[in-house]
Amino acid sequence: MVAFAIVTSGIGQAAATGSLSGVRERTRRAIVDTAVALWSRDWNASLGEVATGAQVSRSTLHRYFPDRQSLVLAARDHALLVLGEAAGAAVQGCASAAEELAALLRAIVDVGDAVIYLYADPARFGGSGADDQDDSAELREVVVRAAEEGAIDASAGPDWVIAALYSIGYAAAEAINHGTLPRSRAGDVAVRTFLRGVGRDDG
Amino acid sequence: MVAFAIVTSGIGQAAATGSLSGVRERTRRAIVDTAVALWSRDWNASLGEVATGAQVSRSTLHRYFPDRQSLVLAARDHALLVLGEAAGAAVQGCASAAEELAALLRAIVDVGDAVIYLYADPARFGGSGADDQDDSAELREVVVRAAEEGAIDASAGPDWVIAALYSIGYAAAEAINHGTLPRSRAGDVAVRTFLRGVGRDDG
DNA sequence: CCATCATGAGACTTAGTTGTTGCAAAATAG
DNA sequence: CTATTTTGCAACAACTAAGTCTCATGATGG
Repeated sequence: MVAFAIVTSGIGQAAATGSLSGVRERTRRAIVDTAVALWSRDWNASLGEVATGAQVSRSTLHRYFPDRQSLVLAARDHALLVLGEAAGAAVQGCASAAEELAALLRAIVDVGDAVIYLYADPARFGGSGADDQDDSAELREVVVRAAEEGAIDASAGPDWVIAALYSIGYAAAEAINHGTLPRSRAGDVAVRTFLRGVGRDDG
Repeated sequence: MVAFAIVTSGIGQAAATGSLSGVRERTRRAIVDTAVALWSRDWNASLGEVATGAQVSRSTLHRYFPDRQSLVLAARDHALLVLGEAAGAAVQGCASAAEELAALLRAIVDVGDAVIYLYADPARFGGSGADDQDDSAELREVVVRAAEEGAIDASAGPDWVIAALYSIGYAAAEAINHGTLPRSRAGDVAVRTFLRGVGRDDG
């Protein structure tokens, strides 16, 4: 589990989706959506299984994504976009950094599949994970601000707060998948556990 | 991430290791140890890589474990044993259920590789994960007891407390691996985050 | 020293995934 | 309806990993 990423995003993904339209756009989305949903639960699923899940032939899949890695990265971009949009919408109108963190955690829980796909194993995307570190800078800022506000205890370092945020959100998303936590309560439960867990002693 | 397992264990693993001795026992251990350590970081590592890591030829590996699955399960048993021993030793002399939970969390952090291997993806072990559910009954008992003692808030259900326990321990273990959290502090940080996170409001 | 055990090396088969190609059928737009 | 786009199907080669087998070498114990 690596650091979080892309809090408020404006990913320039138009080049990848803008040039397509109508049928092709829908087909592409179906494949990418299936890839995220399937690979978040079983990373070893083959391209054939992804194609089947997207109700598309393997040939068609290869027309859109020449090799496996291109689909892996497209799915990553899409997951980042979904997460970024959810996070961006969530932090709107937050009065404090602590509220922002809570809203971000709710967003993480809401788009669980994307989060699981993104962070179950960063090594999937080949690189050193440098992007993640860059993108998480914003999140670290929010954490530092929340600490300055006195809302949380960052004595263990902001990285631990971020790890806890991600970890608890991830656990809640999985609990939803496993049916041990109703989706309607997951957000509240996760936020409570997180805010108290990293809160200050006098909280 | 599925429920936790094997808190205090007496796994009957003698049949698997007892009949071997000397050289064979050492070779077997080297293979299993390497498998846990390697697969906890890269589940897609091939048997050849495991063999190389254990400084053994692939032929030898296949002599001990005819097929991949047998090694996967042997590694799982060993990881459970390691975790169970650490947990069993940790809970000795605990005065309360809350202390037991804290001790268990420290044990989880200590044997991080085993925990990561066991719980990164339960689907690795094929089955429905029924064993986990059986084994986690003891842990659930401790959680319920801690709730009765008033030490924690189990209003979200014991499963969530267990998920949080595991999740935070897992995050701490990974933070150690990533170097963002010194091993010497990881236990304290994890315990604090957990106990406050699931604690009662008046805690 | 000798018999046995454990290992390493290599060749081999099998199976599954990936990536490519050609062609026909279906859907779509005009 | 017709032309174009999009798709499905099937066959193919390339590659990797898994699993099996044989033979030679090295270590171990009596």
